[in-house]
Amino acid sequence: MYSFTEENYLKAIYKLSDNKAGEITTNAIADAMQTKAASVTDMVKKLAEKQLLKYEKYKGVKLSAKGRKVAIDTVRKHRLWETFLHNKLNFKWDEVHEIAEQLEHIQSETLIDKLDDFLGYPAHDPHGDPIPGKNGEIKMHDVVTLSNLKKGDRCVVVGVVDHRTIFLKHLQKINLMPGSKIQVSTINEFDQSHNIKVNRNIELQISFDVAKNILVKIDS
Amino acid sequence: MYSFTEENYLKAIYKLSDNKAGEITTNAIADAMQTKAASVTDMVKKLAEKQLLKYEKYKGVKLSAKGRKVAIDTVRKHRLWETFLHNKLNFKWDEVHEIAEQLEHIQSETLIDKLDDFLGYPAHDPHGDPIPGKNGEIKMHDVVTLSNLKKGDRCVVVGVVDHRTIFLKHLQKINLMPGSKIQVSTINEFDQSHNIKVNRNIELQISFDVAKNILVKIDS
DNA sequence: TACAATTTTTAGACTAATCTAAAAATATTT
DNA sequence: AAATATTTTTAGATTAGTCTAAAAATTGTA
Repeated sequence: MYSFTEENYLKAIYKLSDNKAGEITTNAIADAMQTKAASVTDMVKKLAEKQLLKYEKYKGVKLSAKGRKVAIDTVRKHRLWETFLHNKLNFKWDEVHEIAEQLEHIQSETLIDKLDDFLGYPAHDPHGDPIPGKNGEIKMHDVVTLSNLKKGDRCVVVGVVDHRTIFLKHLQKINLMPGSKIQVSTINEFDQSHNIKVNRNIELQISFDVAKNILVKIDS
Repeated sequence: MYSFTEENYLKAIYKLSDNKAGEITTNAIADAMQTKAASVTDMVKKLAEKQLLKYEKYKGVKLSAKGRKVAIDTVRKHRLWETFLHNKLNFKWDEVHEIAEQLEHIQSETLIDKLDDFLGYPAHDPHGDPIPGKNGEIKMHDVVTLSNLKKGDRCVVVGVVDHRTIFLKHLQKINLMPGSKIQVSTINEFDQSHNIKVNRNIELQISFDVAKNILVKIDS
């Protein structure tokens, strides 16, 4: 239906729309896609012709309902495949992204439905990101970053803000990942570093930079 | 490493080499790839430059060891994915081919190794075709077509000669597939149709055309 | 062996996606 | 508001893969 490249552009634009409101600029897209502005202009014209987005010269773009659906479907496929790679094939959570970037473009609705069923209709991928449903609905769970908690608070890790491999590998190293239960022991005033207790037994000190990038659900 | 298209050409040439000895002609490749002879000439030149095959103008092509390895790896990936789709996602055996045609081009050696492990190192795909090993070795099991048996012989279905959907669907309909145990009851002299007993209880009559296209292992 | 038929290759053109370099529009600064 | 800087678009070229139509080579046949 849509090419590999078209799906990738739509996904990138969708992710940019999520952060900022309003129109998405050509340069922002070029940056996200690791390509040149001229290439973006060309592709954006093509996508506008196919009614996947609204484009006005020098004014940026905005996804149409149709374009957003394609983007969300691509995200759904990506996150289901990541879950498969992690839960069934035992890939570490920092290894799944690149392969899922390829798998997300496989064309078959039945395949994705059956994969979803095989995985037991998971709500979140290995990074804690929500997996959109078949109809495009996304259940955001209500989360805060670990850096928002106060001394004594209990929580469970559900995801990350920074998705870069270097950060994921770091969490892997200190054994902190989705599902880990945390209690904040102390917050050091000097550098805002946190002393935390993981899974009721391991004491750990993490920098403010790390705390800011961990998403948690407050244990109630 | 190699493009989608390059892998498909190498696989097609490999399959043609399997049947006939000697050089593979341009038209035969065009036919197998559903494309034009001119396109084949172009691609074959490119593959020859990359040392994936030997090409002499007007003389046809022959895979190099390197080219054959790429082709066999592609076949291995195809058949492992078919097995996954059939065994884990419950696709019927006539539905797996098209999706596997896409999945076979996903680039990741680790992925295939882990998939192989997840599936329990299967020796054959859902159609009974052997799955090449990591090093390219193919264990042919020693089979004959059902039409070669004599009255009273017992055997187990292990595969098919004709891989077209129309044939696979027919076998599905009469409930005859890999693993089915067969005993030949009668061979009708008039049209060579076979009366067989399946799994020790179901009596079935199949045409010579069907018997010729079923691969079996003799029960000893 | 020469003519015809078939196969294969070449030449030139097309599409999708990309790029560089230059031009045009918009935004910022003084 | 004019000058400068930045962003975006256009123009023209490139690459991978494909095509049609014509030319060249090979094969088959009389």
